[in-house]
Amino acid sequence: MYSIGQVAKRFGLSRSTLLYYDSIGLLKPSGRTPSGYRQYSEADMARMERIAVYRGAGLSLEAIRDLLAGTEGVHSKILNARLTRINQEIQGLRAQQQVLVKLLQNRKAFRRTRVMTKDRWVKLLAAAGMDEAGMRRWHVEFEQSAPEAHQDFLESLGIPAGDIAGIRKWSGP
Amino acid sequence: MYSIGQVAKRFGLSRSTLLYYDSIGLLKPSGRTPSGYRQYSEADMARMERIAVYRGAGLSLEAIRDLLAGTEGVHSKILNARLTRINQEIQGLRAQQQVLVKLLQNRKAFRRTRVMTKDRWVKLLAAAGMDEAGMRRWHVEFEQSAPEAHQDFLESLGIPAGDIAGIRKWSGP
DNA sequence: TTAACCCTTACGATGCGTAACAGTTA
DNA sequence: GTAACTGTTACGCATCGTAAGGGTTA
Repeated sequence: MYSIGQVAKRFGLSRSTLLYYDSIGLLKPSGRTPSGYRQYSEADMARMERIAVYRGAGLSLEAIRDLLAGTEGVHSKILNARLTRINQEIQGLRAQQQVLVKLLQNRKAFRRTRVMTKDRWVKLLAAAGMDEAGMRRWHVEFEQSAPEAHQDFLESLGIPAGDIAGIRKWSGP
Repeated sequence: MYSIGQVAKRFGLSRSTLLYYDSIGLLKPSGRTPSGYRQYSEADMARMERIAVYRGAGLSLEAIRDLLAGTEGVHSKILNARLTRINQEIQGLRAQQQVLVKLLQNRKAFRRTRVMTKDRWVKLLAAAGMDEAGMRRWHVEFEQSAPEAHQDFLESLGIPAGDIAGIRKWSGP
């Protein structure tokens, strides 16, 4: 049996986090001492362990509750939904990057920029000795083996949606 | 002069958003009709325009208020801080992706995964005809021309921090 | 009269952090 | 007795969405 402080320490959480988990029914200690202190059993610790992992994947507490209660089928459904959501969020953040880069018409900081563009990318590949034909083969292979990742990658370079569609079509067999 | 509904429509916002902006002093309509209806002037619209752009960069309303009030110096400082933050957020999301991919040891969905890994990336380049030496030149050029973007890219492939340091050192002149 | 506006005020949602005040344990 | 722990309750945070209940305009 563990006290709330011990659990908090073990998982690197604060006491109030555990109080909150208790209050919403996500993790209720299986016992109390005569004086009312929360007592967490080994089973509670195991549950907390899973909660920590899922939080590390950015899942909401509600989703975690479903996962801990749900059957097999629900499992991968929820996790895949989160993956989809993450991709959307990353795309949103990249769009924000582009906005900021435009606002900061700060050419001198160009080299320091973390933002990759199509031109810079093409230059890199060219510098490495890749020619037109090679780039074509690269796109074709990318499209074949991982079409969605290909889409993501092109978006990350800030290429407009219409152009992306063109490139992907051109990458067909 | 524009009513709150007209402003909302023009910027694709809800009425309550404008009410909120008014309540926190971010965008106060410069007039009211005798019956108390808010009246937004052209100047208000211009201010709203800037707010919309900054929101598109993901800036907090507080940061936007500083930007609209601040001097030149503050400007790029705030925007750069946001860029830094975006990079952190993206890295966090990528870490979550990796966690999810591990949870979903779902090999059959491998090809459909949007998550790129080092192995798959190397295969792509190889398929495009790039050899060892080319890849070396590519890394060197990447490191030279955009060191931070290089770091980001390697992180996006889920390569451990230690290995990244090694690769970047190896990419030196 | 009716529809489509507008007003103010307040509560909800997310995931806790931070008191405030009091009892318990070592 | 004192320090370190624990309890409960409630408010705060960011950014609005969603009523609720009622005037205004065309």
